[in-house]
Amino acid sequence: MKNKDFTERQIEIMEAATLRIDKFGIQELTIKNLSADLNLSEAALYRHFKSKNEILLGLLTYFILEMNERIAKIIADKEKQPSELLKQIFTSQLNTFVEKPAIVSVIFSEGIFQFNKELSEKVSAMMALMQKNINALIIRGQNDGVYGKLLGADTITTIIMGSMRMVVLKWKLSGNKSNLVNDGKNVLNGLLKMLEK
Amino acid sequence: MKNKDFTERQIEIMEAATLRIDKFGIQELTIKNLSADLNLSEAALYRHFKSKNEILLGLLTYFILEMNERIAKIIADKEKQPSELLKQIFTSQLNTFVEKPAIVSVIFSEGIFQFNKELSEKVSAMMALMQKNINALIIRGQNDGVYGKLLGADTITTIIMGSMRMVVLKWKLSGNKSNLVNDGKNVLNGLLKMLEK
DNA sequence: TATTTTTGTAAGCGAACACTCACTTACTAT
DNA sequence: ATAGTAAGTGAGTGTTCGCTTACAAAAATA
Repeated sequence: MKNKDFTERQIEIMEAATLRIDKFGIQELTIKNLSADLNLSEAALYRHFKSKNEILLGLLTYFILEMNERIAKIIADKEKQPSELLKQIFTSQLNTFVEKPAIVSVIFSEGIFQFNKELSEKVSAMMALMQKNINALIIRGQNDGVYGKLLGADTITTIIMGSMRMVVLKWKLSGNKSNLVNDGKNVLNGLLKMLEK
Repeated sequence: MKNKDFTERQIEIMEAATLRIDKFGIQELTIKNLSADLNLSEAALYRHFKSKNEILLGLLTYFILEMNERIAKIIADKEKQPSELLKQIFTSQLNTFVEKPAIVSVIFSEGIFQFNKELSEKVSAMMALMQKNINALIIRGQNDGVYGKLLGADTITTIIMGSMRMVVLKWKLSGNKSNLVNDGKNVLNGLLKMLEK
Protein backbone atom coordinates (compact mmCIF):
# COMPACT_ATOMS: atom_id res chain seq x y z
CA MET A 1 0.00 0.00 0.00
CA LYS A 2 2.79 2.36 0.83
CA ASN A 3 4.05 3.23 -2.61
CA LYS A 4 1.17 2.04 -4.76
CA ASP A 5 -0.56 5.37 -5.17
CA PHE A 6 1.93 7.99 -4.09
CA THR A 7 5.58 8.66 -4.78
CA GLU A 8 8.01 9.21 -1.94
CA ARG A 9 8.14 12.91 -2.67
CA GLN A 10 4.36 13.13 -2.65
CA ILE A 11 4.26 11.49 0.76
CA GLU A 12 6.92 13.89 2.01
CA ILE A 13 4.81 16.80 0.81
CA MET A 14 1.62 15.45 2.34
CA GLU A 15 3.34 14.88 5.66
CA ALA A 16 4.74 18.40 5.68
CA ALA A 17 1.27 19.71 4.88
CA THR A 18 -0.26 17.68 7.71
CA LEU A 19 2.34 18.95 10.15
CA ARG A 20 1.75 22.53 9.10
CA ILE A 21 -2.01 22.25 9.44
CA ASP A 22 -1.59 20.75 12.89
CA LYS A 23 0.75 23.48 14.04
CA PHE A 24 -0.70 26.61 12.49
CA GLY A 25 -4.14 25.82 11.13
CA ILE A 26 -5.33 25.21 7.63
CA GLN A 27 -5.22 28.81 6.47
CA GLU A 28 -1.49 28.78 7.06
CA LEU A 29 -1.18 26.02 4.51
CA THR A 30 -0.08 28.02 1.49
CA ILE A 31 2.11 26.92 -1.36
CA LYS A 32 4.67 29.49 -0.29
CA ASN A 33 4.81 28.25 3.32
CA LEU A 34 4.70 24.60 2.40
CA SER A 35 7.50 24.87 -0.13
CA ALA A 36 9.60 26.76 2.42
CA ASP A 37 9.03 23.98 4.95
CA LEU A 38 10.36 21.50 2.42
CA ASN A 39 13.20 23.74 1.25
CA LEU A 40 11.77 23.66 -2.24
CA SER A 41 10.63 26.29 -4.66
CA GLU A 42 6.92 26.84 -5.08
CA ALA A 43 7.08 25.65 -8.64
CA ALA A 44 8.63 22.38 -7.53
CA LEU A 45 5.45 21.40 -5.70
CA TYR A 46 3.60 21.53 -8.98
CA ARG A 47 5.86 18.79 -10.32
CA HIS A 48 4.23 16.47 -7.78
CA PHE A 49 0.71 17.74 -7.38
CA LYS A 50 -1.29 19.54 -10.00
CA SER A 51 -2.90 21.85 -7.45
CA LYS A 52 -3.04 22.66 -3.78
CA ASN A 53 -6.41 20.97 -3.62
CA GLU A 54 -4.83 17.76 -4.84
CA ILE A 55 -2.47 17.83 -1.89
CA LEU A 56 -5.33 18.02 0.59
CA LEU A 57 -7.26 15.44 -1.36
CA GLY A 58 -4.25 13.13 -1.36
CA LEU A 59 -3.84 13.60 2.35
CA LEU A 60 -7.36 12.52 3.07
CA THR A 61 -7.23 9.65 0.60
CA TYR A 62 -4.04 8.38 2.18
CA PHE A 63 -5.52 8.42 5.67
CA ILE A 64 -8.79 6.87 4.59
CA LEU A 65 -7.02 4.00 2.84
CA GLU A 66 -5.02 3.25 5.96
CA MET A 67 -8.06 3.53 8.18
CA ASN A 68 -10.11 1.23 5.98
CA GLU A 69 -7.50 -1.49 6.11
CA ARG A 70 -7.05 -1.14 9.84
CA ILE A 71 -10.73 -1.34 10.67
CA ALA A 72 -11.53 -4.03 8.14
CA LYS A 73 -8.91 -6.22 9.78
CA ILE A 74 -10.55 -5.76 13.16
CA ILE A 75 -14.15 -6.46 12.20
CA ALA A 76 -13.16 -9.46 10.11
CA ASP A 77 -13.11 -11.52 13.30
CA LYS A 78 -16.70 -12.78 13.32
CA GLU A 79 -16.22 -14.67 16.57
CA LYS A 80 -15.79 -11.61 18.76
CA GLN A 81 -18.60 -9.80 20.55
CA PRO A 82 -19.71 -6.38 19.22
CA SER A 83 -18.54 -4.65 22.39
CA GLU A 84 -15.12 -6.19 22.07
CA LEU A 85 -14.91 -5.10 18.42
CA LEU A 86 -16.04 -1.57 19.22
CA LYS A 87 -13.39 -1.31 21.88
CA GLN A 88 -10.77 -2.52 19.46
CA ILE A 89 -11.89 -0.15 16.70
CA PHE A 90 -11.70 2.90 18.90
CA THR A 91 -8.52 1.87 20.64
CA SER A 92 -6.95 1.44 17.23
CA GLN A 93 -8.32 4.78 16.02
CA LEU A 94 -7.24 6.73 19.10
CA ASN A 95 -3.80 5.19 19.04
CA THR A 96 -3.42 6.30 15.46
CA PHE A 97 -4.36 9.82 16.51
CA VAL A 98 -1.78 9.80 19.29
CA GLU A 99 0.89 8.62 16.86
CA LYS A 100 -0.09 11.13 14.18
CA PRO A 101 -1.84 13.98 15.97
CA ALA A 102 -1.73 16.19 12.90
CA ILE A 103 -4.32 14.17 11.03
CA VAL A 104 -6.87 15.08 13.70
CA SER A 105 -6.66 18.73 12.73
CA VAL A 106 -7.47 17.83 9.17
CA ILE A 107 -10.34 15.52 9.97
CA PHE A 108 -11.82 18.01 12.36
CA SER A 109 -11.77 20.79 9.79
CA GLU A 110 -14.77 19.51 7.90
CA GLY A 111 -16.41 22.85 8.52
CA ILE A 112 -13.75 24.48 6.39
CA PHE A 113 -14.28 22.05 3.55
CA GLN A 114 -18.03 22.43 3.68
CA PHE A 115 -18.09 24.41 0.48
CA ASN A 116 -15.46 22.50 -1.40
CA LYS A 117 -17.28 19.65 -3.05
CA GLU A 118 -14.42 17.19 -3.47
CA LEU A 119 -12.96 17.71 -0.03
CA SER A 120 -16.21 17.70 1.86
CA GLU A 121 -17.21 14.52 0.08
CA LYS A 122 -14.01 12.82 1.22
CA VAL A 123 -14.60 13.79 4.83
CA SER A 124 -18.25 12.83 4.64
CA ALA A 125 -17.37 9.50 3.11
CA MET A 126 -14.99 8.75 5.94
CA MET A 127 -17.56 9.62 8.57
CA ALA A 128 -20.18 7.59 6.77
CA LEU A 129 -17.90 4.57 6.69
CA MET A 130 -17.22 4.77 10.40
CA GLN A 131 -20.91 5.19 11.03
CA LYS A 132 -21.79 2.18 8.87
CA ASN A 133 -19.37 -0.08 10.70
CA ILE A 134 -20.52 0.97 14.14
CA ASN A 135 -24.16 0.80 13.22
CA ALA A 136 -23.76 -2.75 11.92
CA LEU A 137 -22.14 -3.80 15.18
CA ILE A 138 -24.89 -2.22 17.25
CA ILE A 139 -27.59 -3.97 15.21
CA ARG A 140 -25.77 -7.26 15.61
CA GLY A 141 -25.56 -6.67 19.33
CA GLN A 142 -29.23 -5.84 19.53
CA ASN A 143 -30.23 -8.95 17.57
CA ASP A 144 -28.03 -11.08 19.81
CA GLY A 145 -29.79 -9.55 22.80
CA VAL A 146 -26.57 -8.05 24.15
CA TYR A 147 -27.86 -4.48 23.78
CA GLY A 148 -31.33 -3.30 24.65
CA LYS A 149 -33.70 -2.01 22.00
CA LEU A 150 -34.79 0.93 24.09
CA LEU A 151 -32.82 3.16 21.73
CA GLY A 152 -32.61 2.72 17.96
CA ALA A 153 -29.31 1.63 16.49
CA ASP A 154 -28.94 4.96 14.68
CA THR A 155 -29.37 6.89 17.89
CA ILE A 156 -26.84 4.72 19.67
CA THR A 157 -24.39 5.18 16.82
CA THR A 158 -24.80 8.93 17.01
CA ILE A 159 -24.15 8.85 20.73
CA ILE A 160 -21.05 6.70 20.45
CA MET A 161 -19.51 8.62 17.59
CA GLY A 162 -20.36 11.98 19.12
CA SER A 163 -18.93 11.02 22.49
CA MET A 164 -15.70 9.75 20.99
CA ARG A 165 -15.33 12.86 18.87
CA MET A 166 -15.81 14.98 21.97
CA VAL A 167 -13.06 13.08 23.76
CA VAL A 168 -10.75 13.78 20.84
CA LEU A 169 -11.77 17.45 20.74
CA LYS A 170 -11.03 17.82 24.46
CA TRP A 171 -7.68 16.15 23.96
CA LYS A 172 -6.88 18.62 21.22
CA LEU A 173 -8.01 21.60 23.26
CA SER A 174 -5.78 20.36 26.11
CA GLY A 175 -2.83 20.62 23.74
CA ASN A 176 -2.65 16.81 23.48
CA LYS A 177 -1.83 16.71 27.20
CA SER A 178 -4.73 14.55 28.37
CA ASN A 179 -4.57 10.78 27.97
CA LEU A 180 -6.60 10.26 24.84
CA VAL A 181 -6.61 6.46 24.83
CA ASN A 182 -7.55 6.16 28.50
CA ASP A 183 -10.23 8.83 28.36
CA GLY A 184 -11.67 7.21 25.26
CA LYS A 185 -11.72 3.81 26.91
CA ASN A 186 -13.49 5.19 29.96
CA VAL A 187 -16.20 6.87 27.95
CA LEU A 188 -16.74 3.91 25.66
CA ASN A 189 -16.78 1.40 28.50
CA GLY A 190 -19.30 3.53 30.36
CA LEU A 191 -21.51 3.76 27.31
CA LEU A 192 -21.34 0.03 26.66
CA LYS A 193 -22.13 -0.74 30.29
CA MET A 194 -25.27 1.35 30.01
CA LEU A 195 -26.20 -0.28 26.73
CA GLU A 196 -25.58 -3.84 27.88
CA LYS A 197 -27.56 -3.67 31.05
CA MET B 1 -30.27 44.51 24.85
CA LYS B 2 -31.10 45.03 21.24
CA ASN B 3 -29.63 48.44 20.57
CA LYS B 4 -27.40 48.84 23.58
CA ASP B 5 -24.17 47.84 21.91
CA PHE B 6 -24.82 48.03 18.18
CA THR B 7 -26.26 50.64 15.83
CA GLU B 8 -28.99 49.77 13.36
CA ARG B 9 -26.54 49.79 10.48
CA GLN B 10 -24.18 47.51 12.37
CA ILE B 11 -26.96 45.01 12.95
CA GLU B 12 -27.88 45.20 9.27
CA ILE B 13 -24.30 44.42 8.37
CA MET B 14 -24.02 41.54 10.85
CA GLU B 15 -27.25 40.07 9.56
CA ALA B 16 -26.08 40.28 5.98
CA ALA B 17 -22.85 38.60 7.04
CA THR B 18 -24.82 35.89 8.82
CA LEU B 19 -26.92 35.27 5.75
CA ARG B 20 -23.87 35.08 3.50
CA ILE B 21 -22.05 32.62 5.77
CA ASP B 22 -25.15 30.47 5.89
CA LYS B 23 -25.53 30.42 2.13
CA PHE B 24 -21.96 30.22 0.87
CA GLY B 25 -19.66 29.46 3.79
CA ILE B 26 -17.30 31.58 5.76
CA GLN B 27 -14.69 31.86 3.02
CA GLU B 28 -17.19 33.67 0.84
CA LEU B 29 -17.53 36.35 3.46
CA THR B 30 -15.37 39.07 1.93
CA ILE B 31 -15.70 42.81 2.25
CA LYS B 32 -16.37 43.01 -1.48
CA ASN B 33 -19.16 40.43 -1.39
CA LEU B 34 -20.66 41.73 1.80
CA SER B 35 -20.79 45.33 0.62
CA ALA B 36 -22.37 44.18 -2.64
CA ASP B 37 -25.05 42.33 -0.67
CA LEU B 38 -25.84 45.55 1.14
CA ASN B 39 -25.61 47.76 -1.96
CA LEU B 40 -22.85 49.71 -0.33
CA SER B 41 -19.29 50.50 -1.25
CA GLU B 42 -16.55 48.55 0.46
CA ALA B 43 -15.30 51.67 2.17
CA ALA B 44 -18.73 52.30 3.67
CA LEU B 45 -18.44 49.17 5.80
CA TYR B 46 -15.42 50.70 7.48
CA ARG B 47 -17.58 53.54 8.74
CA HIS B 48 -19.36 50.99 10.93
CA PHE B 49 -16.74 48.37 11.75
CA LYS B 50 -13.06 49.04 12.02
CA SER B 51 -12.18 45.70 10.45
CA LYS B 52 -13.68 42.53 9.03
CA ASN B 53 -12.65 40.77 12.21
CA GLU B 54 -14.78 43.16 14.23
CA ILE B 55 -17.79 42.09 12.22
CA LEU B 56 -17.25 38.43 13.11
CA LEU B 57 -16.44 39.34 16.68
CA GLY B 58 -19.62 41.39 16.90
CA LEU B 59 -21.60 38.49 15.51
CA LEU B 60 -20.26 36.13 18.16
CA THR B 61 -20.64 38.64 20.96
CA TYR B 62 -24.21 39.25 19.93
CA PHE B 63 -24.99 35.53 19.92
CA ILE B 64 -23.21 34.79 23.19
CA LEU B 65 -25.04 37.57 25.00
CA GLU B 66 -28.33 36.22 23.77
CA MET B 67 -27.38 32.65 24.67
CA ASN B 68 -26.30 33.57 28.19
CA GLU B 69 -29.58 35.29 28.88
CA ARG B 70 -31.58 32.46 27.39
CA ILE B 71 -29.87 29.71 29.39
CA ALA B 72 -29.67 31.69 32.62
CA LYS B 73 -33.41 32.16 32.45
CA ILE B 74 -33.93 28.41 32.11
CA ILE B 75 -31.67 27.21 34.91
CA ALA B 76 -32.95 29.90 37.26
CA ASP B 77 -35.94 27.67 38.01
CA LYS B 78 -34.60 25.74 41.01
CA GLU B 79 -37.79 23.73 41.34
CA LYS B 80 -37.37 21.80 38.11
CA GLN B 81 -35.60 18.46 37.80
CA PRO B 82 -32.16 18.37 36.10
CA SER B 83 -33.51 16.26 33.23
CA GLU B 84 -36.26 18.77 32.59
CA LEU B 85 -33.76 21.62 32.61
CA LEU B 86 -31.39 19.79 30.28
CA LYS B 87 -34.22 19.17 27.85
CA GLN B 88 -35.18 22.83 27.96
CA ILE B 89 -31.61 24.00 27.49
CA PHE B 90 -31.03 21.90 24.42
CA THR B 91 -34.43 22.49 22.92
CA SER B 92 -33.83 26.21 23.27
CA GLN B 93 -30.35 25.91 21.82
CA LEU B 94 -31.36 23.78 18.84
CA ASN B 95 -34.31 26.01 18.06
CA THR B 96 -31.98 28.97 17.97
CA PHE B 97 -29.76 27.09 15.52
CA VAL B 98 -32.70 26.38 13.25
CA GLU B 99 -33.73 30.01 13.31
CA LYS B 100 -30.21 31.28 12.70
CA PRO B 101 -28.33 28.45 10.99
CA ALA B 102 -25.43 30.69 10.09
CA ILE B 103 -24.26 30.94 13.67
CA VAL B 104 -23.62 27.19 13.64
CA SER B 105 -21.10 27.57 10.85
CA VAL B 106 -19.28 30.10 12.96
CA ILE B 107 -19.45 28.25 16.27
CA PHE B 108 -18.51 24.88 14.85
CA SER B 109 -15.50 26.09 12.96
CA GLU B 110 -13.11 26.62 15.84
CA GLY B 111 -10.48 25.28 13.46
CA ILE B 112 -10.88 28.29 11.22
CA PHE B 113 -10.24 30.69 14.05
CA GLN B 114 -7.28 28.77 15.37
CA PHE B 115 -5.08 31.52 14.02
CA ASN B 116 -7.15 34.29 15.54
CA LYS B 117 -6.82 34.58 19.30
CA GLU B 118 -9.85 36.78 19.93
CA LEU B 119 -12.24 34.71 17.87
CA SER B 120 -11.07 31.31 19.10
CA GLU B 121 -11.25 32.49 22.70
CA LYS B 122 -14.83 33.61 22.20
CA VAL B 123 -15.78 30.20 20.87
CA SER B 124 -13.87 28.32 23.58
CA ALA B 125 -15.44 30.41 26.30
CA MET B 126 -18.87 29.61 24.98
CA MET B 127 -18.17 25.87 25.02
CA ALA B 128 -16.75 26.05 28.53
CA LEU B 129 -19.85 27.84 29.76
CA MET B 130 -22.14 25.21 28.29
CA GLN B 131 -20.03 22.48 29.84
CA LYS B 132 -20.10 24.11 33.26
CA ASN B 133 -23.87 24.40 33.23
CA ILE B 134 -24.45 20.81 32.18
CA ASN B 135 -21.93 19.42 34.62
CA ALA B 136 -23.60 21.25 37.50
CA LEU B 137 -26.96 19.78 36.55
CA ILE B 138 -25.55 16.24 36.33
CA ILE B 139 -23.94 16.55 39.75
CA ARG B 140 -27.19 17.83 41.19
CA GLY B 141 -29.00 14.90 39.63
CA GLN B 142 -26.51 12.43 41.02
CA ASN B 143 -26.72 13.90 44.51
CA ASP B 144 -30.51 13.77 44.35
CA GLY B 145 -30.26 10.13 43.35
CA VAL B 146 -31.94 10.73 39.99
CA TYR B 147 -28.86 9.67 38.03
CA GLY B 148 -26.64 6.72 38.85
CA LYS B 149 -23.06 7.18 39.91
CA LEU B 150 -21.83 4.41 37.65
CA LEU B 151 -20.29 7.08 35.43
CA GLY B 152 -18.59 10.21 36.69
CA ALA B 153 -20.30 13.55 36.07
CA ASP B 154 -17.50 14.66 33.75
CA THR B 155 -17.87 11.54 31.64
CA ILE B 156 -21.62 12.02 31.41
CA THR B 157 -21.15 15.66 30.44
CA THR B 158 -18.74 14.61 27.71
CA ILE B 159 -21.25 12.10 26.40
CA ILE B 160 -24.15 14.53 26.39
CA MET B 161 -22.27 17.40 24.79
CA GLY B 162 -20.59 15.14 22.27
CA SER B 163 -23.86 13.52 21.28
CA MET B 164 -25.61 16.83 20.83
CA ARG B 165 -22.75 18.22 18.80
CA MET B 166 -22.91 15.16 16.59
CA VAL B 167 -26.61 15.72 15.99
CA VAL B 168 -25.87 19.28 14.93
CA LEU B 169 -23.00 18.17 12.71
CA LYS B 170 -25.21 15.63 10.97
CA TRP B 171 -27.83 18.31 10.44
CA LYS B 172 -25.21 20.56 8.91
CA LEU B 173 -23.89 17.83 6.66
CA SER B 174 -27.43 17.08 5.51
CA GLY B 175 -27.67 20.67 4.31
CA ASN B 176 -30.01 21.53 7.19
CA LYS B 177 -32.52 19.07 5.76
CA SER B 178 -32.83 16.75 8.76
CA ASN B 179 -35.06 17.72 11.67
CA LEU B 180 -32.56 19.08 14.14
CA VAL B 181 -34.91 19.68 17.05
CA ASN B 182 -36.54 16.26 16.81
CA ASP B 183 -33.30 14.38 16.36
CA GLY B 184 -31.81 16.25 19.29
CA LYS B 185 -34.79 15.45 21.49
CA ASN B 186 -34.60 11.78 20.61
CA VAL B 187 -30.93 11.49 21.43
CA LEU B 188 -31.17 13.46 24.66
CA ASN B 189 -34.26 11.59 25.86
CA GLY B 190 -32.52 8.30 25.14
CA LEU B 191 -29.47 9.35 27.06
CA LEU B 192 -31.48 10.56 30.04
CA LYS B 193 -33.52 7.35 30.09
CA MET B 194 -30.30 5.37 30.33
CA LEU B 195 -28.91 7.66 32.99
CA GLU B 196 -32.04 7.61 35.09
CA LYS B 197 -31.98 3.83 34.81
C1' DT C 1 -28.87 80.00 7.94
C1' DA C 2 -24.22 78.41 9.05
C1' DT C 3 -21.46 74.86 10.83
C1' DT C 4 -20.30 70.44 12.31
C1' DT C 5 -20.94 65.45 12.18
C1' DT C 6 -22.28 61.39 9.98
C1' DT C 7 -22.41 58.58 6.16
C1' DG C 8 -21.27 57.75 1.85
C1' DT C 9 -18.07 57.08 -2.59
C1' DA C 10 -14.27 56.25 -6.40
C1' DA C 11 -9.89 55.07 -6.85
C1' DG C 12 -6.19 52.66 -5.60
C1' DC C 13 -2.57 50.65 -2.22
C1' DG C 14 0.57 46.84 -0.88
C1' DA C 15 0.45 42.20 0.18
C1' DA C 16 -0.83 37.59 -0.51
C1' DC C 17 -2.72 34.09 -3.18
C1' DA C 18 -2.49 29.84 -6.52
C1' DC C 19 -0.37 28.97 -10.39
C1' DT C 20 2.69 29.23 -15.05
C1' DC C 21 6.65 29.58 -17.98
C1' DA C 22 11.13 29.23 -19.90
C1' DC C 23 14.96 27.25 -18.67
C1' DT C 24 18.60 24.23 -16.09
C1' DT C 25 20.50 20.22 -13.84
C1' DA C 26 21.09 15.27 -12.76
C1' DC C 27 20.40 10.83 -13.88
C1' DT C 28 19.26 6.78 -16.94
C1' DA C 29 18.86 4.02 -20.98
C1' DT C 30 20.29 3.36 -25.57
C1' DA D 1 28.47 10.09 -26.64
C1' DT D 2 23.48 11.02 -27.20
C1' DA D 3 18.87 11.52 -26.24
C1' DG D 4 15.14 11.42 -23.09
C1' DT D 5 13.11 12.25 -18.70
C1' DA D 6 12.32 13.47 -13.90
C1' DA D 7 12.97 17.11 -10.74
C1' DG D 8 14.27 21.42 -9.84
C1' DT D 9 14.38 26.94 -10.15
C1' DG D 10 13.71 32.40 -10.65
C1' DA D 11 10.85 35.41 -12.25
C1' DG D 12 6.97 36.32 -13.20
C1' DT D 13 1.19 36.26 -14.17
C1' DG D 14 -3.49 37.84 -13.05
C1' DT D 15 -6.46 38.05 -9.35
C1' DT D 16 -8.21 38.86 -4.90
C1' DC D 17 -7.72 40.32 -0.36
C1' DG D 18 -8.47 43.77 3.57
C1' DC D 19 -8.01 48.28 4.04
C1' DT D 20 -6.93 53.61 3.26
C1' DT D 21 -7.27 58.12 1.34
C1' DA D 22 -9.30 62.31 -0.50
C1' DC D 23 -13.26 64.14 -1.22
C1' DA D 24 -18.64 64.96 -1.38
C1' DA D 25 -23.34 64.88 -0.05
C1' DA D 26 -26.63 64.67 3.47
C1' DA D 27 -28.23 65.16 8.03
C1' DA D 28 -28.09 66.93 12.50
C1' DT D 29 -26.95 70.74 15.35
C1' DA D 30 -26.04 75.54 16.43
